[in-house]
Amino acid sequence: MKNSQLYKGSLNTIIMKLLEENGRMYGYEITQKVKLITKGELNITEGALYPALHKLEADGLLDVEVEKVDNRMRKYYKLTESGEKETVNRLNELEEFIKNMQSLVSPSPNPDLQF
Amino acid sequence: MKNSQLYKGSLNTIIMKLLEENGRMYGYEITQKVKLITKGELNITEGALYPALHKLEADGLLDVEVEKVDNRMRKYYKLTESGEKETVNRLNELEEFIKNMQSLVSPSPNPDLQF
DNA sequence: CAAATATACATAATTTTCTTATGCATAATA
DNA sequence: TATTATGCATAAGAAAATTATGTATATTTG
Repeated sequence: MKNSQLYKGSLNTIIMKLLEENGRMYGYEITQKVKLITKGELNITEGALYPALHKLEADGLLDVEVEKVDNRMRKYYKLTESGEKETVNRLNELEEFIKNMQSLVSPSPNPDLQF
Repeated sequence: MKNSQLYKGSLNTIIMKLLEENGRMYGYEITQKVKLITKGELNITEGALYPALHKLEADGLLDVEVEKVDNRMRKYYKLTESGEKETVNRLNELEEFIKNMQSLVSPSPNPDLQF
């Protein structure tokens, strides 16, 4: 979804967090929201997004409702109960991940270097 | 390298940062260092590490020196000049990535919810 | 008014990255 | 002496993304 590979693996967490926050969203809306929040830095591609949404739905984490708005189809997704619980886990994992990455890149001074 | 897929895509950055910091390291040493820094949370598998090191070397970002210590082989890696430059880029990308993820998961309060 | 852009979904082929499993070899520990 | 630790390596497969298409309607722009 981006030239920097760092975002690999974070798409599901992003989707679930946005749905937790906004109640229900449709695919295109998610891409635009992410673009907005990241100031254009993260552009989720359709090839990544739609398969991800389908998988989350297949896994029972999302429910879908199809609606026609302005003569165009929209598939609104929202978290299931199971999805809400899982979102909590994913966000905790993300927090741990960020902490770990920060430990790795901004390490506390190395005792080995003291003499 | 971990059950949480969030780490996908971050291995190269981790390797390069550790090498920037420590001058030179060998593969096994990297796995142990990461385990230590992340308090056991992140265990880099050999199946991920060694191919990654080989690719970084092939891309001209790392140099390798083979040594025998205690009758066991060690392959010490260090950043090339090009690798040092690239490390700066990767670390900037990581910083941006973390900021973006934090924006996504700890958003400023949603005006829509105010009434 | 025609062409381009935006909105909205979908999937198939390929690539990248990682997991899992395996293999070889030496040293240290239980 | 068997297991664990140290140290490297690769192959098969899975997971997640990129890239490239495809369909369709609405809106904007030249």
